[in-house]
Formats: sequence, structure tokens, C-alpha cells
Amino acid sequence: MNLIDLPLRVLRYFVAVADAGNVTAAARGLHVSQPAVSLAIRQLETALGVDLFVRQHARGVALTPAGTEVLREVRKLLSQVNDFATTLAGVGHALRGTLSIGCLAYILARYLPSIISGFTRKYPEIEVVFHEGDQGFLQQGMMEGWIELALTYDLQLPRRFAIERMLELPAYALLPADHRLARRRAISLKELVDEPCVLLDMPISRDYFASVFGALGVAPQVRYRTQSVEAVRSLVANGLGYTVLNHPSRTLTTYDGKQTRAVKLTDALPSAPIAAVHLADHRLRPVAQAFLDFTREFFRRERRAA
DNA sequence: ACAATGGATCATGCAACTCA
DNA sequence: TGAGTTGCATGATCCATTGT
Repeated sequence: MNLIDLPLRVLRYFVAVADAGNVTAAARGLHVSQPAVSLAIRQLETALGVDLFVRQHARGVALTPAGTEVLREVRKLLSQVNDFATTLAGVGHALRGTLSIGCLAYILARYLPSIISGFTRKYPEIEVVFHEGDQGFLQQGMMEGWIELALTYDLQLPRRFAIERMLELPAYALLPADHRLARRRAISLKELVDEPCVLLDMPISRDYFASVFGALGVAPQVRYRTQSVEAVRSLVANGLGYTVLNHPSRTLTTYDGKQTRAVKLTDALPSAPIAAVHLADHRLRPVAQAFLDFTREFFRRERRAA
């Protein structure tokens, strides 16, 4: 049978076998006979012209490399079919269903709970599921279809993504409360470069902060590196160095109860833009569009409050 | 060696569809 | 409308492999 003529049932059976690692168990889960599943797998293999599984008699089946690749695409397709069915079922009805979004760790901690809280109050029939990770993880999720929309920085994003900037985060200096410059309204980063620096050492942040110092033609004396914003704040609060951040925090007190001071920078430095991102050639479902609209409005209020 | 496990194959029945 | 066709599911059975 031609690939295009295969029923979706064949693909569902294939995913079930891949998940179970065993045709008989998959058949039980699908409430069909084992030969029916065997036949479906054989039909798919014939249509594709590749072996999807290695049969290990009495030990089940194992995906071949081709099978692994096909599985990824089939999952994507079935997810889109589900979305399609949900969309059709929702025609003429209120927005409902599940929305899968991705979020950078810092943006998640600082903004996402407020967004989800407000959004689910407004749309109680939409369930928001989020995936937390770095830029690469979020891009992979969108490419593979299990993240529909992501909140991340508009830094180093390929052109295949549609990007809508939500909030510009200017760089500022974070100092120990008793630092000699902590009481100043604004300073130049050049006044700090000879002191030990604490660096937020995340893949994108690393490059961003390099660009900040690069803009002034200076190099920081990096004394400590960490992947946690909160750890950066604690190191600074304990007098172990200064840092440059663009993460506005509502509190200057750290986990260990120490105090920091945020001081504006007078230098012309690049800012870090928070953006809503999705695949450019992927039309957002109504639930995702509603989330995007709500997020845009949320950050508009944040900008006004800043 | 033998029992258990699990995939493949075959014959058959059923339901939906086509066509005269 | 009824006979023929097609596609799919099922049970029975076979066969390969593993574990004891």
C-alpha cells in the first residue's frame, strides 16, 4: 500500500509498539489482536521500504535508527492531527484544550506564574503545560512540535522563527549593599572592571554579557561563574564581586538574607529583549493565539509599571 | 531438555462498500 | 436489492529464542 493511503491507525499502532517495546503488550493496550498490530507494522515498513524494528524473539522488538527517526515524525503528525480534531471540535465553541509552551528558566521564575495565573482565570477551559529549558531545548521543542510557543530572549534565534519582542531588559550593575558605589544613582561599567566579577554563565547569557563588556572595549575580571541567577545575587551580596544583570528583581534581599543594590549603568549597552517565539511557517492555533495576546497585554502592563 | 514468551502466518468471519 | 469485493480483526498454530 502507498504510504499516503495508510490509515492513521497504522501510525497509532506503530507508536504504541515503540512505546511498549513489545507487539503483544501494545496490542493489549490498543484492545486489538497481536496479529493486527504485526500486520500494521509490516504495512508501514513495506510502505516506507525500511525496517522500523529489530525483532528479538521472546524479547520484544527494538527500534532501528530509521524507526527512531520515523517515530519522531509520526509523533509530530499525530499531535497535529489531535490539534486538528480539537480545533474542529471547538468550532463555534469557547476556547478550550491544552496549550504547550516553552520558557527560559529565568523568565519562568520571574513572569510565567503571573501570566499563567491570569490567563487560566480568563480561559478556565485551557490547560497550560510548560517546558522549562535553555534556548536550544526550546528551539528543539518547537521544531519537533511539542512546544507551540516559547518565551525566551531574542538572542541568536534563527530566521525560521517568528519573533515578537515583549520587554527590553537593560543591563544594570548589582553590587553588595555596602559597596563604595552602591549609593550612586548611576555609574559607568568602566568604574567596576578592575574589581572581581560574578558571571551568570549560561549559554546565551555568556555571549550576551560578553557583548555588554565588548561594547565598552573592556574585559571583566571573572572570579566566580554560576548558572543560577539567585547564586549570582548571593555571591554579590556577600561581597565576592559585582555582576551585570538584566533580570529585574522585585527584591534586593538574597536567599541568605543579605542585601544588594541595583545601580543603573550610564553606558550605551545592548539590552536583552524578552520575546514570544514560534515557528514562522506554523499558524498558531486559537488557544496559542489567545495566550500570545494575553502575554502581549501582560508585558505592556509591565512596561508601564517599570 | 523443556516450558514460557512473543512475533509471524494462515484460514475464517464480519462489516462496509460497489455495482449491476 | 442482493451478490461480489475489499479490508480488517480474530483464533489457532507455528517457530525462534530465552531462562531454568
